[in-house]
Amino acid sequence: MSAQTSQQTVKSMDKIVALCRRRGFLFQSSEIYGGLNGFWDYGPMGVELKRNIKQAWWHDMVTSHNELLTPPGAPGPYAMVGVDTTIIMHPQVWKVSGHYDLFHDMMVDCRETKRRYRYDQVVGRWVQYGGQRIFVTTDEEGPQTEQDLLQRALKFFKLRSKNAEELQWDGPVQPLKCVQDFSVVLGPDAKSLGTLTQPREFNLMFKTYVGALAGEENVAFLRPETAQGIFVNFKNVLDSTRVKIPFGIAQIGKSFRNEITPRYFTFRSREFEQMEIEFFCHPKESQQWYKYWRDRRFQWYVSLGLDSQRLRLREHGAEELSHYSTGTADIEYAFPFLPPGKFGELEGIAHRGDFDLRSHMEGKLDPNTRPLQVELGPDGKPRWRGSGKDLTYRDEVTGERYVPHVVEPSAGADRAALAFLCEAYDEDQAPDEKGNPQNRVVMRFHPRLAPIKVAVFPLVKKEGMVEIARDIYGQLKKHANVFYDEKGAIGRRYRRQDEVGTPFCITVDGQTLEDRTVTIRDRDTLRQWRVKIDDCWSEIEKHLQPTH
RNA sequence: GCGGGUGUAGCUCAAUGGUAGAGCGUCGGCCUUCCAAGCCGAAUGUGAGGGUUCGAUUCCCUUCACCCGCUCCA
Repeated sequence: MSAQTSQQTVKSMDKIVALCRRRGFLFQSSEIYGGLNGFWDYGPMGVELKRNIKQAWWHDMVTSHNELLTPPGAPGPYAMVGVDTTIIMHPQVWKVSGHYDLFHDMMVDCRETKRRYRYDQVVGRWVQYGGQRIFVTTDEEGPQTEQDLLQRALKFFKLRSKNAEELQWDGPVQPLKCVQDFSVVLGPDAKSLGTLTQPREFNLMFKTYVGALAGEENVAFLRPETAQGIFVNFKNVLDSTRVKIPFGIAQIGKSFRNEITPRYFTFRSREFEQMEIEFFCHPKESQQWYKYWRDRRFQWYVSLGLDSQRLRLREHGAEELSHYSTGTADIEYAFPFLPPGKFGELEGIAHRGDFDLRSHMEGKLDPNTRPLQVELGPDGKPRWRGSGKDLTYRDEVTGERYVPHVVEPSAGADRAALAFLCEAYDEDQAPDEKGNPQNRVVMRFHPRLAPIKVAVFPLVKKEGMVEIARDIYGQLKKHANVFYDEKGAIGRRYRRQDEVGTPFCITVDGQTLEDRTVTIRDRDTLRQWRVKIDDCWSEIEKHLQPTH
């Protein structure tokens, strides 16, 4: 007896979402009150899946790492430690990191074109023709700006290019901020005047208040990333653990972003969990470490079963990189909810140079400067002051002192869970008791990730099978998440386990009563084999080991 | 935030301005020696709020959520 694996199962997101709900993987947050956009709860199966993902990550990246050896592909040996830092941090952290400025964008919407623009990126120029004076705008940058303004002004006044000199320009190109009256503003893509809304603040960081009194001086933010908790503890870790560069600090924790458009199931949630490593190394070695982590992280997903054509590693192009980054790669998955050919980010591995540690020393750096310089405010002082603490590293052997460079593998735990759910979903044909093929829904999780590792059944409820099965269940409970079921037909019990991805089912049958052996049934192949009751766990356990 | 679509039981779907049904699933019982079988029984509902009406799941308004397209995505 074997299952016909269908390679061409259509991964329908609707079916996956329905299964997640039906079997207790994921629910909408606050569902009985109508749900809350961008927030999701993990059910009894989902919490096990996600915990297994986080556990596998922590085990594979941190606790099982041997700092005495050079792992394959690494430039040398290195140490790994972890931290668990607070969600609410000193507000200055986010000002210095750049999140505060970036996340407090003022935006303007165009009522005509339904487009949205960064208030500070819209520029324009006063122009007059035929007694009408308007402020024509564009969001084109650089040399395109003047050209675009001219084209748009000509078009608005219905003039030909050769009549360009009839336009009376008034003053230089200036930001939209300089204009009070929006009724004479021509939006960057609009055909008529006055279609832009007044600028509105977008709070991409969740704001809260520390202390019982709510006032501006008590404002704090829920972290939009876990990374800063690591950077601000860099010196603490150095001073308390005797780690030496190169080393990494890992952290798993919740982060919060007030996404404008949460969408695609849990893919873009407002509350989500990150698994981040900040890896500190010598500037001269940082490129090698970047390549090591990029490849290592990709292999991690592969080792847990995300090995289909849907997974890819994509190196960012030069134009896509932050000014301070010398390399960034995304690990991406072709989620079923995305259009064909589109991929969604699971993890980004970024070479961040010395940007973060220097920022927390000197103050917010201007990412558009090269080499990086502290961003100055109107008063000529740093826009946001750093901690002033010395975050340089001194090599005690060579005596060299430097700001370490950072390689940052930043993974989304919820996105990983979603990818593993999508990857695992499969439909195939399995025979019923009369031998006729029946459709079967099966979650082909890697055994390390499966919420339930093994289910135990008595074949029928008689002749002592129940007692033996219950005893096996109790024994296995010591080792893993096990499920027991004695109700109804055996086939139905198998199918239920298939739907939550339980890789193995142990069944006590008539022969067990004679020779103390049971059958183990494999989820994917439907193959069954007999083992002694006492060997059950070792038989299962060997499938739960990391494969790399 | 804008535009379009959707919203009836856990799921798939029916029905009606006048007591909301079915199949599957779930639960209980019987039966059952390996893949959703059979028999008996049971529970569960119109996303939320308001309006019109003697009476609204149905008509109207608002809202919420989900899906698609824009926008956004450090």
